[in-house]
Amino acid sequence: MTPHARQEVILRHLRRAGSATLQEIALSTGASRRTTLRDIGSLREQGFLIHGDSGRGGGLRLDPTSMTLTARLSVTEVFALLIAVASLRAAGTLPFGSLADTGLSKIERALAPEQVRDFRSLLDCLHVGQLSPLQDLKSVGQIDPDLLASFERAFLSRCRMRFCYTDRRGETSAREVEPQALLVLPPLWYLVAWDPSRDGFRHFRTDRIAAPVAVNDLPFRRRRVPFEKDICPYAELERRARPA
Amino acid sequence: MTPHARQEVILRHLRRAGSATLQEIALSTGASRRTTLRDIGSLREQGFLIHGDSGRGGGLRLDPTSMTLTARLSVTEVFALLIAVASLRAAGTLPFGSLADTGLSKIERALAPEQVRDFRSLLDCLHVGQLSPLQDLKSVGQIDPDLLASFERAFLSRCRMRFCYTDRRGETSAREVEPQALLVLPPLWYLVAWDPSRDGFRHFRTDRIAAPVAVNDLPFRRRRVPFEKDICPYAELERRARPA
DNA sequence: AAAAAGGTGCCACAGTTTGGCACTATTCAT
DNA sequence: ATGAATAGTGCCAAACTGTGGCACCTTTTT
Repeated sequence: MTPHARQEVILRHLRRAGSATLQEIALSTGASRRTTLRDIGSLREQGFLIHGDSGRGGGLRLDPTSMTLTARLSVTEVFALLIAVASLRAAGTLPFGSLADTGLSKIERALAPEQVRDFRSLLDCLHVGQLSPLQDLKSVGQIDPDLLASFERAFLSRCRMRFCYTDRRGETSAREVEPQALLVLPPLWYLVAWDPSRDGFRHFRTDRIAAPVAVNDLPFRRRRVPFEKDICPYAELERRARPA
Repeated sequence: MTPHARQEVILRHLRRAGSATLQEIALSTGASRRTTLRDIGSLREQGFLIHGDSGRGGGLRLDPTSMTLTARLSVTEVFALLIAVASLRAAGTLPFGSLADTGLSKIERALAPEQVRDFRSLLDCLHVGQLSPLQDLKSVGQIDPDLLASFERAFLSRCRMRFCYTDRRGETSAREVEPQALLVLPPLWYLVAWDPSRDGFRHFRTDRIAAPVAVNDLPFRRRRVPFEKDICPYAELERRARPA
């Protein structure tokens, strides 16, 4: 058994049992007393608060705040969770306040330094509005399952995104744009992108996007996205829905 | 540099560059060609899809679906994220469908077998309703930041929970109950618990709970929580708010 | 055919982990 | 007081593992 696996076993054992003696733990990992003690030391160095009680009836206890799970999530999944939390916070329907914040900052703390930059820029490109459920929007389609992943890849590596778009009038065209932001106005999501062929910003309703792919060729620069009402064609909708 | 750290560097490098030759990667980690190749092998064993192209102009590519971040989250944070995702799914305001599902199953896949049981039972005890924002509920307070952690500890280790509760009439009393479920009716959360001193189920509005702690002494058995309207005093509210 | 790339097997050396031992400090029961 | 049970430390030799170099194979492009 590798040291890392052994340490996971120790954490699980401590979490489950609440308190355990060194002997018990050593038995559960199959390692010697000495090695177990070294493992405990290593875990403490990693920031786990493990309290030791000497003497008869003593043992080791894992501080409740140190009980963690290690999750390996794809970037897209973290992104999706991020949107979930941000939406809830924006909607204000759940008393999430501090919870959501600790969640985000903890995720950030768990990432490698290089990943934090990506995380931040994804967070920055995400705009969540407060559109309540609208009665006059019956025809909300399914979002292409590849959309988030494509957007995130294109956005992070600053390469163009290509897809088929069906506009309001039902006309379909092939687009190749520079993705700049994601606008969430529940229940609709919009991709905000610079369209080079039209030399201007465009909003694309994500449920009208088909077959999105990130194109690796052409790197582009980020632009300041104007979120003024005259740029966002749906700001009016949002204003209408918001309780004055 | 430890093997694990080196492998992280390799993943970052591949994720960033899209494609890289063995030489480039070896240079970035400082290890030899042979060791790098061994690291790649190890990553593949861990489930990362790394594609290799022989020949001139070839190189190694990390499959986009394998781009992961490792996050170490406390159980409570995973629980909070879980509630966030479940709420969104229940509300149906976001076209989250498949996304939310993959998110949950991926979290589950990332957990150790023993942890999956806890994850499942937390998922099972979570009931999310569809209460829309109510105009007549102005006085929603803040939820005690320790509440989720205390509930989760008490629920998982089947021990009682103690707190101060201020009821509808403003009267405060000390309670000691067996937590059975968490009922989320946005924007309100309710703790559903068996109250031994009253020999029945009680619903506690979480924003009226103060100083929650898990009491380690008395283990109890889980009960089937009746979610019929005559048990839940707020079902009426929910019915009223739901669009008929 | 040659060059450039990934991939495998082998081996000796270097470095790390491991278990045992002796030891100290603390706590509790008798 | 004494002894037993517990956490914790220092040290060392043996066992194990990771590492880098080498020769060699396969595939692809020029």
